[in-house]
Amino acid sequence: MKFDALTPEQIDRLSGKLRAAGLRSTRPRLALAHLLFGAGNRHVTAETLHEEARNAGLSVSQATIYNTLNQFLSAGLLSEVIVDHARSYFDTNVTEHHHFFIEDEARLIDIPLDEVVLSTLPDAPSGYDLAGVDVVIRLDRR
Amino acid sequence: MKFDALTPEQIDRLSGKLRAAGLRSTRPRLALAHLLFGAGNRHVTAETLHEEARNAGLSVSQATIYNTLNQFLSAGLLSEVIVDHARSYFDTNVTEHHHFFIEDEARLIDIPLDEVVLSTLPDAPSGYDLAGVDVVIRLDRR
DNA sequence: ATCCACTTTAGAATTGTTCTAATGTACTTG
DNA sequence: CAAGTACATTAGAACAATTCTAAAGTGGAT
Repeated sequence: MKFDALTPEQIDRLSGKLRAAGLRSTRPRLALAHLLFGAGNRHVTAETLHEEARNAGLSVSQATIYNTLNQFLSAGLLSEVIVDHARSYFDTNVTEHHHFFIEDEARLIDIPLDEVVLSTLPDAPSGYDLAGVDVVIRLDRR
Repeated sequence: MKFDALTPEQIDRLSGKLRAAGLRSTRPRLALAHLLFGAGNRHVTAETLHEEARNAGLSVSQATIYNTLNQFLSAGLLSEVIVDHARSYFDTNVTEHHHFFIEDEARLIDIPLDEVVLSTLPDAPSGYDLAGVDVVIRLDRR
C-alpha cells in the first residue's frame, strides 16, 4: 500500500479532506490519511500507526507521525481517547460516543452514543461549562 | 506538620491502617498517610504530594513518593483516575464514583455515584467481563 | 520557474515514571 | 534485647512516550 497505490480518486478525496481541514496535501499526510480514513473507524497510537506505515512500505519519521496525528486532532479529523497514561489513543470517529477499553490487549472498541444513556447528570459547578462527557467501560478477559 | 506533630492517637490510627493493608508502618509512610488521609477526600499527583510534603517540612525523596503512591494503590488505600496522560492522579476516595475534570486547572472533583445514573449500558463483548465504568465530565472555565 | 511559507526529518531534549544498588530501619527469633 | 533478615528509602541513572530544534525539502502562489 505505497503512495503510488492510491488511485487518483482516492487522492482527490483525501486531498479534499485535508484541504477542507486547512492542511496542505503532502505525500506523507496523504499516505497516513489513507491508512487512517481508508476503511471504517479506527483507533491508533503513534506506535501502531508508525508500524502500519512501515508495513505498507512508507518511510515516515516518528516525528511526522506525531506531528500528523496532532495536526489531524486539532483540525478535527481525529479525536483523542484518554484511557491509559502510557500512550495516546486517536480515534477516527469524531462524533460523540463512548468506549470499551480492554487493558490487557491495549484495545479500544467504540460504543455508539445511544447505547449509553445517562439519565441523570450533575450540574457543572458554578463558573464552569460542561465540555464533554466520557464514559469508559473497562473490560477484563473472562 | 512534621512527623513529630502527629499525636500518638493519629499515629495509632494511621499505623493500623497501614498494617491492615499489609504495609509496614514506617516514618515516611506515616507522614504521607497523614497528608493523604488526614482530612477528607483528596486528589493528588506525585508532584503535588511531594510539594505538600516539602512544605510540611518532610524530606521524602521523589522515589518514595512514587513507591508509596503505588503501594497504597495496590493495597487499595488509593484509587487512580485516568483523565490526562501527562500525569497520574490518585484519589483517596476508593469507593465507586465519578469525576469532574477541569483541564485548565489540572483539578479533579468527585461526583457521588448516585449523581450519575446510567440507565442503559451495552453488554460486554463476549469473552469479556465488565471491570469498571468510569465517567469523566470535562469542564471549561466559563 | 522562483520564492516563501509550511513540512519533514534525524536526533537531541524533555517529562513523568521506574529501576538500581547501596544504605537504613522495622520486626522476628533466639 | 541483640543480631539477623527482609523490607524501605534514597540518589541518581535509566526509560519510554512525546516534543523540540534547526536544517533540508516541498507545495503552491506568483
